[in-house]
Amino acid sequence: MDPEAAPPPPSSPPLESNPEDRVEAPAEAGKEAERSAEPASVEEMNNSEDAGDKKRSEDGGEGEGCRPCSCKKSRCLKLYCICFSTGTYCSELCGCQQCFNKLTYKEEVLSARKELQLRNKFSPSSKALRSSEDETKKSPGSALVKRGCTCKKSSCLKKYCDCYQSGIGCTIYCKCEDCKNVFGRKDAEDEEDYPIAYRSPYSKESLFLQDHPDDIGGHIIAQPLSQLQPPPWCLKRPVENGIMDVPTSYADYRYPRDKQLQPKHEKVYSISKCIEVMNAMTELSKNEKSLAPDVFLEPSNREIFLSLSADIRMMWLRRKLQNL
DNA sequence: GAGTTTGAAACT
DNA sequence: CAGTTTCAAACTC
Repeated sequence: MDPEAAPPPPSSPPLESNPEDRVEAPAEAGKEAERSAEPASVEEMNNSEDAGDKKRSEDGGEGEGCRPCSCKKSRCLKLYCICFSTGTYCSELCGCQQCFNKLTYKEEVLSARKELQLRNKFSPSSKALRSSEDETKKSPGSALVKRGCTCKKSSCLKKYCDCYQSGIGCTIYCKCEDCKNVFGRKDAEDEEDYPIAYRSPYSKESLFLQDHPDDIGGHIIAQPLSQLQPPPWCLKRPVENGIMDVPTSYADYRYPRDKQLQPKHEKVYSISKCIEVMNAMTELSKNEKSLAPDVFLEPSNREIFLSLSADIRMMWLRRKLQNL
């Protein structure tokens, strides 16, 4: 097929039917023109059919804040595509191929979205949440929790697990096996509407931005699912007036925006590693263990903690806990 | 950077 | 609805 030729209509996409027919990144030619014409947000895309014509806002548009996709086969019209699943168009930062999730193909995008809506799988700002759209509107956290994960091999200890990645414990809605989610595991006898959300060390920062009257000792909170907050690793950069633009959607923290900016330090001296080491410290009380993640929020603390010898580590951590 | 693993989405 | 395949991200080396 002529790479310059118009791509086949993606609304009836035989995605894999004929790989030879694949068009080579039709998006490339139109990228430049689209850069100034894509919508700013999910809301724009969903609230108005013409919203896609609006210019992307400076602080929230994909390409700047959104994590780019790198789809090769889905044409960015399936929920496999991060951008599409979050209700945004792909940007020039995306490394996708055969991309149809662009303003140029607005009709195709709308068609794909409608298809998914008919199947009740497309809810803007969500990642194909199986729960109802109302639920998602009510609370992305709620939707996430009620969807649950179905991890089998990752023990809910890796980012493959939505719950883990979102910094929350697994719930009764999860169908995971061998769950070792460090943020907690909700037992079946808990109240359905108030599963305990174990505050992730990652999520603490975002929670700092708000008041939490239900806070229990500052570490474990039982709160309505509607109040669950995404962790801060997906926080957008501070806007000009200094107010953080807190992500409001499940998708925002399912696909953290600033992950690529995390220094290598974050991996070497990760919070999860600290918690792993801490859990092996039998001398620590449960209360101390519940407080310790707060200490690990500080990167330098994590490095010190993991670098210290075992005996000194205990002394150091207890001193830090006292200073909290 | 390439290859593998993983879980979700899509398909049958 | 269950099983299988496809997909893209996460992870490992």
